[in-house]
Amino acid sequence: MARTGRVSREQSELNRNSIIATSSQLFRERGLDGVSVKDIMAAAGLTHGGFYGHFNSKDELEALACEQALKGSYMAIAENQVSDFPQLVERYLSLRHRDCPASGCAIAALATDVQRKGQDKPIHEPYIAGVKNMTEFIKNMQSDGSDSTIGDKHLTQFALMAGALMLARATRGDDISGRFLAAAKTALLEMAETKK
Amino acid sequence: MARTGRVSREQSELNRNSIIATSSQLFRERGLDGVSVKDIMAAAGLTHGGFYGHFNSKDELEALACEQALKGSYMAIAENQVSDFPQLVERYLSLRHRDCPASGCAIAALATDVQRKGQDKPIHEPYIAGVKNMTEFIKNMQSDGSDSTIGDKHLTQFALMAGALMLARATRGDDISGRFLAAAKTALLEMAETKK
DNA sequence: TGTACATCAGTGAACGCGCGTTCACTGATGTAC
DNA sequence: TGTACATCAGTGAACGCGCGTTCACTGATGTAC
Repeated sequence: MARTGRVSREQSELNRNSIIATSSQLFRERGLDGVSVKDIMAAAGLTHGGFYGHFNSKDELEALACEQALKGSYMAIAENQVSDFPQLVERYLSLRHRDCPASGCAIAALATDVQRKGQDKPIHEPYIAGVKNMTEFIKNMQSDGSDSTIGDKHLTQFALMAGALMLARATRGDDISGRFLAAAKTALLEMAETKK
Repeated sequence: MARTGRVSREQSELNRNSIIATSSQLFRERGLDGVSVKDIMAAAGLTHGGFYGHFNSKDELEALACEQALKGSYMAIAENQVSDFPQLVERYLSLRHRDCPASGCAIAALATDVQRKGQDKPIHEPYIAGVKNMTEFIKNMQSDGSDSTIGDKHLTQFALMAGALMLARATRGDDISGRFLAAAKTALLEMAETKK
């Protein structure tokens, strides 16, 4: 305990990445203001004083953590195993996703936090980019390659997915929570079959 | 300034109601944790010390304020001028509603806050009751009186309304914000025409 | 390759500040006669 | 109706606490020769 002294550049970069990765989970679970710098650093195995050697402010980390959480989501969708829209819907509206916001969609988890932050705060930019990227993914999964613009259908689908997830989370403990997920799932799969 | 001395029972009840009413707006605008007891009391024209003469804790006020915000929403829908579903959709997904959460739907405004509070916190009960009530309203506005249970259709409609509103709020400042509102509006009106 | 020293990643105390909550106090309201 | 006094709504200082951020310090890492 109480280890002191410089740390290798390599280790320092690992620490930085670890701070971003763990904070991105904590932020999604407890909200931007629900996690302190001390919490974040402790989760990464460090003490709070070193924080400002890595970042200019908590605001800056929030933006980086949001960006990484979203990047992680794309990659999970693009690479792993989610290959078609029904599967995305199934996962997005699963009980697991409802119960584990820490590893889930940052757009749904942070929507209200981002809304309440000033529009000048750095998190806004990566958040909006993430929303567009997510909608793009939803489009691509259903597209036959011909139409290349994001349409009302895709925006509606994403709004329904996010809305059902957020309401299910807020009403957890009551029957209606699971019903939101199930109802939206059915509606989305029907919607996907309809052309345009 | 610095007025002291007892206040009439009548005035005291007016003060209590004023605290609940103004806090219900502040909570929707800035979040449960974004408003302090001092802020709330100042908005009601009082000083913070008197708070605990009216309420046992901030948690208790949060529940009362949530309850009143929801009750206000029902009444606005039921009495005022919102008589059919298309009109509800038009208002719910308006730019005005997006830009003024303080006077808007408490379910959308507080969803994430309620989710993150412990499930034992008093706000959960009125919140869930409000969600059911809102879904019931959505059902009644489209019902011909024959079916009396809340169905997947109504849960889906509400999830889409709330989701589009929350995403539009989080992305304000970008074109996509208004597009969420417009896309969901169109989809909801189409959905309403479809039977069952 | 070895030595001397500068660098700087991380530590932990400290900063001013605002939080939810408590409490002794004030003095107009409410009540008893 | 008028007087004497108890009640208690609201005030503002104070409580312990945690926040984001700063900074003097430590000592292993990185570098120059």
